[in-house]
Amino acid sequence: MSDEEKKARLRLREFLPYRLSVLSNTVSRGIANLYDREFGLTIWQWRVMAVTGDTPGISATDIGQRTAMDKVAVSRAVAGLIELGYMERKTSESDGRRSQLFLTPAGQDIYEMIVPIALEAERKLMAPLTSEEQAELSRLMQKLAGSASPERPLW
Amino acid sequence: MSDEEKKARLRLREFLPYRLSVLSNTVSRGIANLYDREFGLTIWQWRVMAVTGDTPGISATDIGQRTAMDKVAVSRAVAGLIELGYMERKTSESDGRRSQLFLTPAGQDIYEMIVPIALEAERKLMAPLTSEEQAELSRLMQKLAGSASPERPLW
DNA sequence: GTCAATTAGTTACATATGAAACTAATAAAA
DNA sequence: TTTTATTAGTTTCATATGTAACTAATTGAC
Repeated sequence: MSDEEKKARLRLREFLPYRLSVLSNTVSRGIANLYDREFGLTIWQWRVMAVTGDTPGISATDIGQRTAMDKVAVSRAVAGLIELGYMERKTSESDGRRSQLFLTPAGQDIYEMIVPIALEAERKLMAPLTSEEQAELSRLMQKLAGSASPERPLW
Repeated sequence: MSDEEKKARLRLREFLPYRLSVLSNTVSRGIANLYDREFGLTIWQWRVMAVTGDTPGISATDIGQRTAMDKVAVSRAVAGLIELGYMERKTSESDGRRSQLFLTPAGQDIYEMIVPIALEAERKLMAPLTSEEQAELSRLMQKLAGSASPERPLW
């Protein structure tokens, strides 16, 4: 076989990082539109609300870890949510640097409205997969996530 | 069961759109670092090179369709690549609006250097999956992509 | 042919994002 | 203690990105 024939080809449409990016962007864009249209929230604001609704009193740093957001993004999302009246901040008594974040009653209402809408969107997205396929996808993504973790970069 | 008990919960870490986004960002960031570090290219420049290397003479609009990039992003990536001396543009004889894009010899060299590196990165990413799992993942992503296509938005 | 409508691609502008510098508070070292 | 280093969070600045407006060429209607 000549060198010429051995040249590897890269078909973008079959290249996993590309496919992952396109799929993720399509899904994220759809969801972002939904949150923005219905509630005037960005994806990051919603993520912050989601974990705060789930874990009242959480700090900004911990939100960052739970949402894969950097601290600047968290800071901005929190500022926006306070501005909107959906969140309030107290300062930790034991540590004056640390914030303790809570949803306001208005924020709690929004939270409770979004959760079922978000779950329904996920359901529709997954609808073409059987429940076995859904479980398998989840498992495979888990494996990939381990393989691609930023702490142990592969390249 | 009371209404209180029926409240749905949303665990971000298990929410598919979120997991997809985190996984895709992790992978994309790793690959972007690789291209930038080794060749001084952005992901978008590399995508444009990839399809131009595969389809010499392609137009900017067609690149956009093949790479899921909007025309502004393609325009900027092409401008950067021309600046770097990796790409050249001719104007179509039959249609004066249309460009015909080609890799220069220098661009061709870079292209041939990147392709195996990119494929190797993909291989490492997928290494923890058996080949059956890889095929299954591909199939499931295909299904999801159909479900989430922007032409037929679900939400 | 002439004029309106469409298409390819670029430019301008406004917003989003991330890295680094910064402030304030706490912890650790001396 | 005081002083040095670390941590939580915000602000600043430079760059990236998307939308909309724009230019130039082509097509279609008449």
